[in-house]
Amino acid sequence: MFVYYAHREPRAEGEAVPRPSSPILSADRIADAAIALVDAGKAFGVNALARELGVTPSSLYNHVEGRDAIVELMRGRLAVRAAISVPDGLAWDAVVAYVVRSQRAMFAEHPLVLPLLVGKPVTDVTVLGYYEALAEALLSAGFPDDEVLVIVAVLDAFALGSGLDLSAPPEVWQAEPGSALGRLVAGGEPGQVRADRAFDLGVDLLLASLRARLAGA
Amino acid sequence: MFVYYAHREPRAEGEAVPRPSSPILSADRIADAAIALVDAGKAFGVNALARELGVTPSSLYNHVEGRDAIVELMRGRLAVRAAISVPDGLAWDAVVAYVVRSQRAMFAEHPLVLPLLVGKPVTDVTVLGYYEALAEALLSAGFPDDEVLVIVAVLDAFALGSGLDLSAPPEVWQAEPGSALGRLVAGGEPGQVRADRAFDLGVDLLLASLRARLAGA
DNA sequence: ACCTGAACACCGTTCAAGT
DNA sequence: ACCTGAACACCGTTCAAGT
Repeated sequence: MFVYYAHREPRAEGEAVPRPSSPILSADRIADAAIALVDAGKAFGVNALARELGVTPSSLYNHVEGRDAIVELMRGRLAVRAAISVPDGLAWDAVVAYVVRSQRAMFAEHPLVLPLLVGKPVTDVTVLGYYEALAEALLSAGFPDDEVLVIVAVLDAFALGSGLDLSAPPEVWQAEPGSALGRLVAGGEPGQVRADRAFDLGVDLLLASLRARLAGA
Repeated sequence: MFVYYAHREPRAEGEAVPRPSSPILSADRIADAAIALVDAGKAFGVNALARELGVTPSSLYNHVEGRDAIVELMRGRLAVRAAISVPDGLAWDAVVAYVVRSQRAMFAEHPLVLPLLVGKPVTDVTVLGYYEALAEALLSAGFPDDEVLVIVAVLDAFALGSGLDLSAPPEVWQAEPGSALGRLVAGGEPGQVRADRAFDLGVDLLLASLRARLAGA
């Protein structure tokens, strides 16, 4: 739906030079600044972003189709920066673990960005590549066609939910002292550590069952 | 942090009656209208909400402490309306399945509300009750103290991620025709059906592994 | 081509005034 | 006690003007 400018080509010798002599902005620079803004805990907004870039809000519209387009650019930049490439020769379950862990690591580095992305369609080609890698691994494992996509959805839901764990405040559950939950929260590890352990455990649990399912069929 | 007015007590006989003779608004009525607004696919906002209620935006501030407080009220109303009460005498894994399924059903009825809630602390007592029920079931099953909270976090992450699946557009993955993913998406069930199947499968996979883990220890 | 500055409709919030 | 209406600072977006 949204189309934004591609990167500028390096200017040819003697080509007419507009002002400013070299452009201040680009789609990538805007996306990177937006990520930095949100990472810093500030509220995302076109005006705040322009301020951060030392530029007028309307300038951004030369490079980007508005607020929503910037958010989609952020998703793309995160994916490109994470640059997940699955090593060759891994067994299917190792591939699944690798991709899911990489995705979660990407979220973990920018936890505050994640809430901006939820509920929007995924069109970014890099992100789709991750799902493709998962699908191919599961197909090679021998899962039937009509199950593969369902399993990908399970893994995706878990990775997303685990990532959102990190964008919540350190103690998500403000439990009452008298409750079992309250006792466990008080006696247990801090929320961040627990979130990490929960992610690892969840991956283990899911993979164990998937292996069993494959063996049983 | 935010404090909002409690429900009005029924007025005593002969008590002075202010205008309007019976109040138009209440915290619950505001929250319900907000949920209805978002369910209808319209963007959430104080002004839009006031318009829907046939009232001036500033009126809302007599009952509610602003935009964020309204969102937290929405979470509470969803939980109260869902009114999850776990039947007595269920085995621990049945309790877990029941609670997680109920949570997801709650999300499924109001998928567009969910993105508003993510990344904010959970203080609502009804919602905390669900986590409490999970924790108690896992403790009774014999899971060690330091694992229970981690398992609750796993289940929560999965339920949340699965709920968000539903707030995304029908086809989340805009995959290319040539890819394995594209072939599966084209040949498979629609996104909504797949999301349901994925949730069921995920619960099964997680519970199967948890049972095995308990037996193995 | 790229940025500025003025303008617009709209947002969330405050507060004095009305009943 | 509860709602209105005016006011404020701010938001996202458009567009003519400058270089």
